[in-house]
Amino acid sequence: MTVERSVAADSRTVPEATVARLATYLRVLGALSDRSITTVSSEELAAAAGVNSAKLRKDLSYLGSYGIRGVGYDVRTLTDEIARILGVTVRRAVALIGVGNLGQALAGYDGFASRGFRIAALLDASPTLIGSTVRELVVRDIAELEQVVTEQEIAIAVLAVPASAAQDVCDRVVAAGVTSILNFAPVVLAVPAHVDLRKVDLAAELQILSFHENRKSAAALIAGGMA
Amino acid sequence: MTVERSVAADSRTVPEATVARLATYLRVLGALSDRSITTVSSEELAAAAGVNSAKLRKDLSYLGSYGIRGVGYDVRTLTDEIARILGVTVRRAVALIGVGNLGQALAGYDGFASRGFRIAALLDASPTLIGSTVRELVVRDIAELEQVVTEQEIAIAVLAVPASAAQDVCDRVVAAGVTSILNFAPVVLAVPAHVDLRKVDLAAELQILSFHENRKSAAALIAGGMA
DNA sequence: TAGATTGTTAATCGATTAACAATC
DNA sequence: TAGATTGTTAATCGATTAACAATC
Repeated sequence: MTVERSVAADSRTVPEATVARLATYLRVLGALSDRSITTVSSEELAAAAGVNSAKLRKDLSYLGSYGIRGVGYDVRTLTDEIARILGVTVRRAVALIGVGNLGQALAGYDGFASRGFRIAALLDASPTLIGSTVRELVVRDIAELEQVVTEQEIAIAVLAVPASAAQDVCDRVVAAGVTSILNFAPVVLAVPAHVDLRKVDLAAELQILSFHENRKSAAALIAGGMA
Repeated sequence: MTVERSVAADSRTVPEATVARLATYLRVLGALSDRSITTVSSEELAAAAGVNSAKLRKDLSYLGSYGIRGVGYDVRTLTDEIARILGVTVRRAVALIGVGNLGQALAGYDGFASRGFRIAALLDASPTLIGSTVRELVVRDIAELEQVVTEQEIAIAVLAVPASAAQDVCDRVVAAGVTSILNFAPVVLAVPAHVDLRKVDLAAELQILSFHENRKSAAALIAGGMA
């Protein structure tokens, strides 16, 4: 019963929108710690994270009561708590699949290591790449996927493969036992319900900005026409 | 009055959540077109885009009435309409600032070109990089930013600079007249209200997946404990 | 105690979804 | 006309926010 209650309070009840912001709070708390700041109010932390302080307090309330009324939050305590709930107290092993243009950049991205992850394996299907060394890791054959996942205890895979190969690679990754996938290929992937899938669609990000550019120029036209 | 009404119907009233999905619909429609499919129902298009068909129809209804009852949507018509509303009928010039690890990968990303964007300039502060050629573009000095923005009519900037430099670079980009920014640096940037800012936080994406991994292992523990 | 700040309540807002009348 | 599918309504759900009692 104790276990059940703690799990419910810890993670089952944290809204998705809150989870997404916890990562930002953790990063900002790290920056405060670097500046030797040990205590922070919700107002200050919210400002640094670019959110409303009511939202910040609501978000933190899902984790429990870690603040001190009249004082604020202890940076260290809150950092530990958020890291624990995000599961980044253990360094997680990540497999990066697709070692092309984008894949090589991701392999060398320092932010993964500093924020709780270890790129434990690089895989590709290209004979040209297999066996070569990228960022001190030997690129392995995608055919060895299942073995690599088991050996390295991989729970998260990052897909940086061409769109045409993505669903096939995704199926193989799922079959190998991976339950979380971050997809950079611009395709809608189908995964079983027990697998978590997130995507980063770079061109879509620009298209969303483009929409707002359009809106801004239309507004300017009207303002100009009316002047 | 005509202009005012058309703008209101076109873009002012499209919800943010819808805008973000329009980019996906556009991509899926392109794939259908490649397969010579000329008509598609909301049910089919929704399935291909990974959303509920009611949501798809609601999203499209913000653009106007482009479907035919009893038949579906004409792929070409819908493609043109979404492209128009996203402002990608004109190819937009993008400046990429920061030509390091990630920046070089983004400079070579084909998906930008194929989905309405042209990387028109690469800029960096490093003397080692300035003057060198990356992807057939000469890397220019960030000091020349304002000139480049004017010459190339840049409306969108992509920031792939180190976290420590991001706010400074952002301020300069805004001062040069850029009104849309896509930020890859893991920092919260402050921009004036007239500037649109989106961010891609790669490590945060993994941390969100990590949270769910945690939840899954906790659930497995309970199931195991109760078995 | 007085001042400050949290954690929570409740109202509001925006997004999702099922259901179905309109209509091709 | 009969069948199919859109566009819209209305109910529901989840997220945001202001306000403030609780409490350090």
